[in-house]
Amino acid sequence: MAPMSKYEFNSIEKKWQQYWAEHNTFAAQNESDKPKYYVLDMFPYPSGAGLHVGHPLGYIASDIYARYKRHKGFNVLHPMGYDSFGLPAEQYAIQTGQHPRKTTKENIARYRQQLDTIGFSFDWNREVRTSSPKYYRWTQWIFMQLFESWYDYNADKARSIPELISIFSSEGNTSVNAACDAEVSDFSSEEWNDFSEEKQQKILLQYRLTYLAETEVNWCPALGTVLANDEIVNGVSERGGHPVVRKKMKQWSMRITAYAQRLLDGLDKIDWPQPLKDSQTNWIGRSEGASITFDVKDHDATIEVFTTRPDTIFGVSFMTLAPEHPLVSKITTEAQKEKIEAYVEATAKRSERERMADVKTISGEFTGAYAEHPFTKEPIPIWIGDYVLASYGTGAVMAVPAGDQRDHDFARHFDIPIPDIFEGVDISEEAYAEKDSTPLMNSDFLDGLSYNEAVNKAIEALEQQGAGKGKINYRLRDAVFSRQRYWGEPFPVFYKNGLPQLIDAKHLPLTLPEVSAYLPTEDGQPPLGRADKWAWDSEKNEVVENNKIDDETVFPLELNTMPGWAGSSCYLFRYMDPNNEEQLAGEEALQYWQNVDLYLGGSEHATGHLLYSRFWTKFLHDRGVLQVDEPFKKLINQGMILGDSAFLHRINAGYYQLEDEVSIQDLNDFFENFDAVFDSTLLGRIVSWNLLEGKKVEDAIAGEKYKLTDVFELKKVVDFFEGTGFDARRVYFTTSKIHVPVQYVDAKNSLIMKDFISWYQDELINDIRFENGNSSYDVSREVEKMSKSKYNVVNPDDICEQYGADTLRMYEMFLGPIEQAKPWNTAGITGVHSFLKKLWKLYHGGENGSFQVSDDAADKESLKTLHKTIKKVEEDIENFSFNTSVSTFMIAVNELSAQNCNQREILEPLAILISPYAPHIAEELWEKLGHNGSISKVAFPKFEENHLVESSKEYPISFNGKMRFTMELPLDMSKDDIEAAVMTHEKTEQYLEGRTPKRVIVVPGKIVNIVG
RNA sequence: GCUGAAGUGGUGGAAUUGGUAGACACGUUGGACUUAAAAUCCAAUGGCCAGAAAUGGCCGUGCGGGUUCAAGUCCCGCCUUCAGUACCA
Repeated sequence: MAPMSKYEFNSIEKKWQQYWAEHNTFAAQNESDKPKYYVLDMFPYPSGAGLHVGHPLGYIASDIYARYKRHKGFNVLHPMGYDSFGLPAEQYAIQTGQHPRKTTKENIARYRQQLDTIGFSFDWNREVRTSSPKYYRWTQWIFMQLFESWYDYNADKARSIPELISIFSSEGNTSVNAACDAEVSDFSSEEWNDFSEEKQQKILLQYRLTYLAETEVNWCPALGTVLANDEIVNGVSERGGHPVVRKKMKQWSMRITAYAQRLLDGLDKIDWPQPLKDSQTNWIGRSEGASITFDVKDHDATIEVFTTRPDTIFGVSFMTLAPEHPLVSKITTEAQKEKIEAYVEATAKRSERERMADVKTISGEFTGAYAEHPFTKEPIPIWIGDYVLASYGTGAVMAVPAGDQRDHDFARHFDIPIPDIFEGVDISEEAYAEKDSTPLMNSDFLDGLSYNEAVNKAIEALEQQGAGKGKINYRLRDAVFSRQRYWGEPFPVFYKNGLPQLIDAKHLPLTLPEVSAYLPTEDGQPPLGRADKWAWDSEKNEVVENNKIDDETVFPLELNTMPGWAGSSCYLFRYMDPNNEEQLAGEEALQYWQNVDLYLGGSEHATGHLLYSRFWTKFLHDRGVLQVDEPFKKLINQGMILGDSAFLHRINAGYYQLEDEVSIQDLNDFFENFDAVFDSTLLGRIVSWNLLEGKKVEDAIAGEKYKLTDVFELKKVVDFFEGTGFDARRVYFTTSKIHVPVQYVDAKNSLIMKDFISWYQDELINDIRFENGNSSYDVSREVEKMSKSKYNVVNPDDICEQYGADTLRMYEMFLGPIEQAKPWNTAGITGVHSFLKKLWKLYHGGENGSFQVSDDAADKESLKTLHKTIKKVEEDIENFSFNTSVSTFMIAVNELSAQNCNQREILEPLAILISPYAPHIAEELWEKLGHNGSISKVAFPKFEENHLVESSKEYPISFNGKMRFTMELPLDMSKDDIEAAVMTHEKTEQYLEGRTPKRVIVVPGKIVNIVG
């Protein structure tokens, strides 16, 4: 008797994962006759929480595509690595004193094991880790290239600093059209050559593509570091949600603004989702207009403004400067001084968030000074107001109350005249916004002209007067590149006389020093200030102890480290040649792999990583390192997988009110009476989480102020659940919601929850003296982001254990379109799992389910099913419509089962078709079919049209557009014959009810519609 | 406010150029097998109405219009949800 053969997915999957590892099945070659294809996933940050089912979604999709491309005869590069520098590891280090290197290594090991379980076809020989010195020496090297470059607008590319020096020494800087600091002054070649070395270096720093400058930065006091614009969400830090303030600091910046136009233009050449392109376009924020210079009366000063409406120049009735504008203190008159200073101070105190929150309030002060209108020479009062942003344009605006709503509101509020400049428009209530056709009036030489003509004429006139010129302005800011943190790439920079110097590239990597603690020093230096061995000996070219600094040969090293996006900006190129000791990647490797053909990742990186990466790629292209000038040809955003959360809602609850803002002392007093404090925002989560982890509440909230709106006693809740089998640690509380893991809200636990609710009402509410004790409760579900702190995480390991990786892979694809956000619902997984069992059965039709395939010729029906499936699956993969190909497989297996198909002619190609999706079962079946070697190397089945050719079609017959019945008719039947056949059908008569049809529409092969 | 995406059964979602709306799956209901359960298999399943049944009718893709022989799909005007962005001169 043949042995019983069940679908033992666990042992099958282990067997093939081992086989792939041993045989190096997915190693990509840098030379091949085959065409190349590069499939890349955004590499993960290896967090301590491990992967949840949302993370692999994109990896599965890209893996299917990579495997498909291999079947299609491509040499596929499909690598994986880790973005392993970052904040969480460092914060964990601060708490526990463990070296971030250690926790990072552990987390990576856990990630690797989880990834292996899912059966990805990654080429692990090429793994990169951004925190490894082997890797970050190239991050440092790119930084050095940026330092050694400047941007030439005339050539529209980056060039080397030595070239710039030679221009300076032969022509000075007047002919140079470069991206540089605004305050660079003109000099001749003679002057340049006479400058001291120090002065020359200072000037060069104003031109370098990465430069050190005093800039206003987003400072996050809680994190003790600066943040980039894209690391701030709604005015608070993306990580941790801490407040952010503006602060002036000396920082490294990247001159990404030099590339603004090319970053914009490049979007046309790449195949990215339109929403993503749009957000980059908005982020870069190009606007066309003019820059106009106004003389300040009685001062040797000018105010430069940027405007998109130079045509409204005769409507200017005042000017507004940002309170931070450098001219404010110079031009303010004695009489206005007090008021202005008070206003400037008040503005400085307000955080960016507060300023944002209260856009409606109009405020400002008159400086007492006047500017001169470039044409009428009339005096224009100069105001300051916080609606003008120092960080955009020139930090000053010419105010045209007739044409701009904010200027209009400001003018009305402060009773400033509103010159009427649009013909036939009443601007007494609101500013007039329509710009295209309305002619101007009271505008001297612009009278009667409409927008387009007037703009050009105004710019022309301004240029003649030397008072302005046409200008394109960008919203994009230079990117701050310094972080006051430990766990990041050190800068290969030391300071000589306060000026930055690069260490020689051949001494890279400059490795991260050991420090005694991962916190800033007492005098506010970044953590690297704690390192004892952190000075550069420029003669020996090595790192030496700080106490050897002599300012002659031994110098202090930079204490900042690079931001998170440094390591991720060019990692795609390192995968091409990850072990190269001489270069970022060898020329042949770069030549062969070019750039990424398909990139998968989340849309949250739209304006961060994806912009910086494009910037660095264009830069390295300019400097001849790369041939390509875009990193990612095609990009797909995978949607987030959301978690299903269950809540207990308290209805009609009263509040136990504390003061709005409380200090740590208040809280400590409070804790004497209560074990825990919760509110509806951050605090509830931080506190409950830390408390459950056994940490003190004070530690969790040290240094912060929170609004408290609700209070109750956690310990009693925990006590209640003790002995019920219900894990109370998994219940999570906020003001109005009690968050319960989904698996507990079922019939078995509803009784416990019911008890809990009534107990909670009786005990706790009375205890805590809610103002209104008559509360009731309700259980509901909500879909929200999957996160450890929300108790709605589903772990892929559990799914693999219970159903297998193939089921997980197919189910994640089956959930819906890859780009769409969708909730995870484990309930539906059984459908996919039983599909795989049915597939297995198809090959095991022998006695007791033993393996059995026949070598007989397949019948027509089975061939039709097979080729229909080949066609559809191929189209689906090409269109990234993975969800529909899963149903196609289901249909195929259902049909083949019904046909009792067991022919090799069908079952072999079927196994190949399915192998990108369910590689383990496919390998096993392939082996059972008698093949040696991995199925992943086999050619994709060829679609043959002739198996699908039909001789007849079941025509839907419609009357006035409504489908009434169908008729089987030959496909080669002529239009007239079809009409005749339909008209003689007995049912036709019935539906016509004796009327004569007005018209009969026959679309051969599609439909018949009778209009009556 | 601006920009973008999306609204289809109880649920996730199909419908590639306008041509049989609801594929495939979950769930639910009924049945088979079983002492029972699990597993497996079979059947039904958008709503309403008529009929014992076969079957037939009406309504139906966020709302209101329009184009067309024919609209989930195209056009115009709204509503809602989600995401990004925000005093950008």
